[in-house]
Amino acid sequence: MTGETARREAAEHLALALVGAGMQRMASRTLAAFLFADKESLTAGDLADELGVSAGSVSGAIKMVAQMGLIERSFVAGSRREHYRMRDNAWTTLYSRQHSIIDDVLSAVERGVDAVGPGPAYDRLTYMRDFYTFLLNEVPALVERFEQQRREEPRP
Amino acid sequence: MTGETARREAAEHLALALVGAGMQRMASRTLAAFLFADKESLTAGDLADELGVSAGSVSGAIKMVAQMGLIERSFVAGSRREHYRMRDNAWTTLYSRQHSIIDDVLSAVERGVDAVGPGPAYDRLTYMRDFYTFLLNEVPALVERFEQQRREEPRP
DNA sequence: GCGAACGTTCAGAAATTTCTGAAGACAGGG
DNA sequence: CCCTGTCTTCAGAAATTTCTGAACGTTCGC
Repeated sequence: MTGETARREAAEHLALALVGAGMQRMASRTLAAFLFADKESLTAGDLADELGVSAGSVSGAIKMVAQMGLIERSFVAGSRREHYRMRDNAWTTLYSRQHSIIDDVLSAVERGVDAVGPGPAYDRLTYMRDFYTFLLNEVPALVERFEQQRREEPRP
Repeated sequence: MTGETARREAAEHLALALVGAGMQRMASRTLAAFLFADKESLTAGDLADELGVSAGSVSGAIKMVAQMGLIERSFVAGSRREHYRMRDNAWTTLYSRQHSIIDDVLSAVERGVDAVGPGPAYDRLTYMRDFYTFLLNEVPALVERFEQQRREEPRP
């Protein structure tokens, strides 16, 4: 039985997993609400009801997930309220955030390589630099590979 | 000129980048201290001096990074103190933590797929499941590829 | 055994993050 | 215009995380 309660619990559970992955609590709950919603779009009011939080919290959370490129405005005829919907590429977008994180770490490492003379630290730093350089190339390639694969075998 | 100050600043900067990547502050600073140290191993006392924090903080941080598999005990002849050193595979280990995070998210998604009936939510969830299943396979393969590449071309 | 050096634990202080709710901005209808 | 419904902002409350420091173990030299 796929009841409403089970659906909400599953949504909260997923939100927690996203928190574990580094997302902020409210943003995670919001994203999960979009994911589990049986409509194409939600309004801020829908979210406040669904999550049981204040309008202020919803406003902040929407701003965050919109900024991350995971949801977008959706114009619905005959409604004055702002509707939002999950973007199709939300998950690959979320994963691609890795890329900028890796980039930040790599910059810091390169600065470190410049700051130390030869010795054990230099060796460790260059090793680390090699690995993060590798990742910086491979992470976008990974996402590209998924998208291509999905294009080839549409829907089973 | 690769002075001591530049080295410490670079270490703190890298620690911040690691915090951005989701690591805890003290664990990040500790790992950076190991990375930048011009010795093979450090003691808790060395770390407390280097980082300017209490012994208690160091103890907790060492426990964390050791638990993550990034450093290990190193037995040094003629020293009563506990020495620790960075493991060679620290960076691939750190990156591989992704794997268990992805696994957690995927479990939550699968639970969601079971909890909802056919509809938009079901479609979104199965899409997400496909992507995270893909990642779960590919992330370890990526690390493996790096290690193999490194074995083939030892050191330029 | 006793003392000294080192490390760990943990209760609480301090800092930080997160959420709320009230005030206000904005758009459209009447 | 003013009113209503909707959304945003922001100061402060609440919750959470992080760090400290003092008390307690442990180990080794003597």
